[in-house]
Amino acid sequence: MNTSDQRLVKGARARATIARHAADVASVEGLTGLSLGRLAADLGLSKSGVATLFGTKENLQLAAVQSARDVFIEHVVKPAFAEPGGMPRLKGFVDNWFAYIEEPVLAGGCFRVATTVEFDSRTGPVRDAVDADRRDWFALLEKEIRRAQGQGHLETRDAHTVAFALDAIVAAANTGARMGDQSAIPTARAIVDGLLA
Amino acid sequence: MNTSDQRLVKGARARATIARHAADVASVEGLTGLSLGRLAADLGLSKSGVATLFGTKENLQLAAVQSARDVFIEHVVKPAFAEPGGMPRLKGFVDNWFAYIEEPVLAGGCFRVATTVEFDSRTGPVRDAVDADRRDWFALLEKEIRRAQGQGHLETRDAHTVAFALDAIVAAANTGARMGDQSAIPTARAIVDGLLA
DNA sequence: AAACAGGACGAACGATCGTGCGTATTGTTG
DNA sequence: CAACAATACGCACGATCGTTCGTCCTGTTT
Repeated sequence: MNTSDQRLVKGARARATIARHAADVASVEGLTGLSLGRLAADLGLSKSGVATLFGTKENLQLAAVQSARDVFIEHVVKPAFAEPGGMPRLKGFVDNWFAYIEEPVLAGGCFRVATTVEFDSRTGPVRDAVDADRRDWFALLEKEIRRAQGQGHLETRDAHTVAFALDAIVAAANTGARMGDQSAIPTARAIVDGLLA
Repeated sequence: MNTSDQRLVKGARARATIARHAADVASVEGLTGLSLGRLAADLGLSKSGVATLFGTKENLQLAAVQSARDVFIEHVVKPAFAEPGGMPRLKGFVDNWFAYIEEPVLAGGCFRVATTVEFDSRTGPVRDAVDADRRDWFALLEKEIRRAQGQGHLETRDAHTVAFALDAIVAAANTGARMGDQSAIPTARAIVDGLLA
């Protein structure tokens, strides 16, 4: 590895560190609540240094969305690919998702729930990025649901409907739990178990 | 009615007008996105005039929560009380709620969905007010679910679980529809019909 | 060795924010 | 009539925001 790579990596790693922290902050304060100064202070950097790396606040928001997406894939999606496709992997998604909500990796819980609701009435690139992430997640869910149907499960139900219901219940579990409802996650687990039975 | 009442009414009506517009704005931009200057400009008032009526931004946020709550009661809860208690009234809630989401009264759709997610990781009086509104709504739902159970419906299910599922599905319908998913509301309707059958 | 590019910084900008002060207005109450 | 409380306003404040500019440092390329 030559020193050129090290320098490039240094910049890229600074970006990744900031974006990751931005995802953390945004999961609590929202993507709109992000500020360059706050992030710089948290990480011991200068405001203009952060601004140099991302150019605009919008770029920082987009980087936060991407970083949170990576975290979700790492903790929820990837481990489930150890399971065979279809119902086992689908249950892996759900189990990992519940774990991701119960022991939050990001300070504010599920980033997608927070930012989707925050941007569902807006326009622009950030909303589009949030929307794309949401679509990808639904597509992933529906794909495994259809595989499960090919294996003889859930045959009476429409795949999109099952995905919609799963997403709705887990999202509500995230919000309910964060609002202090101790029964939210067990209740949601029971409902999801019934859905997948 | 004497002139004293008129004056008092005038102040109260100004508050109500501002709070109602604040609920409208907050349904899109969030309660944190509210600003005294923005509201004043929208309504042709001075920023300090608005500040005088509410004192602090936090009071304005609390007034917005209360106003949005009133709107929800007016459009969703009250009309359903024309139906007899139990299953008919429960279905009234759901039908009115779907209508409230499909043809939004507030610009950003369901205020409770937006603000609950926005404040679910925070502390303070605004979060407490949002939480109280959420609890009240769940209590209202569960009360009619239990009545319906007394009438022979939904007997195999826990009342809290049914309320949780109903809230989750309709909330997801609100978010999905606002994200451009045309199938969100029909899909949610089908799921809810299945839940209440 | 010289020219270059990217990272990081301090400083400053215009804008907007919430808030407080002083004041004029208005209708009520002593 | 005088004292009063509630609006409503203009104005200014300190703070924070995103963004831009100039500069220094460092490692790469010619």
